[in-house]
Amino acid sequence: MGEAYQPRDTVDRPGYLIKKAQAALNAQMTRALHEYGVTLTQFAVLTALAEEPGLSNAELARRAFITPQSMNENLRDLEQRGWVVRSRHPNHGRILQTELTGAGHQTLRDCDATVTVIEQRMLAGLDTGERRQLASALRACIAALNPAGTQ
Amino acid sequence: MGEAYQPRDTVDRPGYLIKKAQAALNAQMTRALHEYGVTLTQFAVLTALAEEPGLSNAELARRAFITPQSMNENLRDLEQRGWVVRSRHPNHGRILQTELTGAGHQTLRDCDATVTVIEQRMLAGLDTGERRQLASALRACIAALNPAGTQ
DNA sequence: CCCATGTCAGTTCAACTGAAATCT
DNA sequence: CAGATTTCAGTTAAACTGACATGG
Repeated sequence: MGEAYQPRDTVDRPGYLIKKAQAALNAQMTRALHEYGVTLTQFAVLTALAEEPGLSNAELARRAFITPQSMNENLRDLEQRGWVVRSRHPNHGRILQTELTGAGHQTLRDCDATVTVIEQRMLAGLDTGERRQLASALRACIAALNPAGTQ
Repeated sequence: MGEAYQPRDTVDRPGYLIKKAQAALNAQMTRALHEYGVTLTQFAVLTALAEEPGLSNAELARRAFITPQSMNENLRDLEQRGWVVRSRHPNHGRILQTELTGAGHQTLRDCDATVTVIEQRMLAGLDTGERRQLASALRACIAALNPAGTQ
């Protein structure tokens, strides 16, 4: 019973390929962003704030799938560097709205350029149609893994 | 200077899609493997040992891209649970060869079945050709990101 | 009263670096 | 002595849970 079980070859598993691609991408982005003293999570926060200024700490935490406490640390760090400012919500005395400063926009621009270079290098071997198919397949995987409604 | 920079929409970035797919997959696998008290790294180790019995700690560490110290902790844990045994290499007094026990094979079989179910759910929306294309595209991404020779 | 938000504090997990002993 | 392997020890990074004050 249970002797010499042979699972599928690791290198053929889709989970392994996704993990390895993400690990390589993550490592390169982390290293590149380190130049600017920005973590991947903080880069995501800066990007979210550029797309939608005025988000609260709680809302940013939900979008990044981390706790408000963890996000709070990230925001405090970003605030100390002068990249974001937090101000009271006009109609809600507890909520702190977060916005990018001019320096924050500039840092985001620098980080975004760096990240885009890495993404382009990753996709260098794929033509336009293949890139679209990859994105489409990944979206299907994400949807299938996440319980309906969780997005 | 540096005002109101608008990066590409987050949801359209390939890096974001890969990260999100991996995060969802990782979360589900971690939760499922937790039932057996196995981490993802340890599952990878069990799989590697089934494919190639007798690997050393140092070799396993290289394959998992972690330090020998970290891998050592994982192996000690697996050893205490009775899933692997370590024995001196016949021609090299320092190297400890690691092999799965019967219980280790059984645990791997259980974990593998669980992981396979999750992978199949993830791929449910893709036909055979699309799955092949996804794997092929991911392999291209991995190769493009890793400096030649690093695999 | 209940719920959401923000935040201080301590904890956990899984990696890491440093250092040393053993072996080829 | 150089290089590889194993392993003890302390450290780090970035999340976590607990607890609490405040606002709607």
